[in-house]
Amino acid sequence: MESEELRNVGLKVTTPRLKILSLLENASEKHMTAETIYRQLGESGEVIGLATVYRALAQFEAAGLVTRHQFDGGQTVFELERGPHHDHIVCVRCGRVEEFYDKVIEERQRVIAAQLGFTLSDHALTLYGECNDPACRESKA
Amino acid sequence: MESEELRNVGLKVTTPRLKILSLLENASEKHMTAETIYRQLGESGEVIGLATVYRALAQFEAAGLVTRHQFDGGQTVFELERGPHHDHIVCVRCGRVEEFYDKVIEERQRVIAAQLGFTLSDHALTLYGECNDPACRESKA
DNA sequence: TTGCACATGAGAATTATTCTCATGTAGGAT
DNA sequence: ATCCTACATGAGAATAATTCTCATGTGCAA
Repeated sequence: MESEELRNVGLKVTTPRLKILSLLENASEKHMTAETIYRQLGESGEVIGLATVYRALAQFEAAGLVTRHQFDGGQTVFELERGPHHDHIVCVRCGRVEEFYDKVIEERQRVIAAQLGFTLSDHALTLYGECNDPACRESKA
Repeated sequence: MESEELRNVGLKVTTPRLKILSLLENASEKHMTAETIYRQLGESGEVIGLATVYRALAQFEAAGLVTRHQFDGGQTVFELERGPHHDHIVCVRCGRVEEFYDKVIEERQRVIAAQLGFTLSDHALTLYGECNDPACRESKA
């Protein structure tokens, strides 16, 4: 139940928060902007202030329930933090996002940080390229 | 000479462009925001419109003379593209930026992209952590 | 059931960046 | 050297994304 998730991280259980969480869990797109969340909620009859959406997302992020990404050029997207850590590859033509996890890269990062005298706390890795989806190929021509 | 760099990439040689390039080459900070560049030019008597700074930076980026970075939370910074490719590690406490290059990571990225059916065109990797600079340590306490 | 700390909505405010448009200028052609 | 034209510039307006303000509403512990 979503109420549990909220309680577990010390947030009051409110309607807006529940709706936002549940939208993130059920949406077809895994990566959504605050605007999109706001609009989709509105369309399904759940009118929630845009400021509230931003506030809730910020709190969810602080609580570790969601992560925030800034892909090149695009606007900030939020993603439900489910399952293990992963990084992203984004198609520069159609915007499709795939996820991946690479143990080698993760380990190298730790080594590099240590070598430079840093205690690693986080990282952001995004690859950009053109995907081989036929539909995407055409969209260029 | 900076005029050469501009001509080589097909940009007219103008005073604002020369001043911005030369500031980037001589500044103590390697990573600068558009605002900072604008302000520093102003302070040294070279008053250049902020819009012009943004325009020039965008052109320099398109021409491959500078790269643009979006470190977490901070605003966009620009860096003169000199020497070989590198990634960054940023101190989350004092904001210090160090550069690094890791062949293993670079190679893994290419492999991963290929596996996922992407033709890699670019990537953004930034590590975040706490640095061990004594001055930084104190700033927390 | 009540009180109060915290949450919400609406719109104003802020911040970063881009656009508009009237005017200026680099640099190729003459 | 001079002229012409396409491109560049400055100033401020416009836009976009996000955060803030503040009056009002509500979860939930006592």
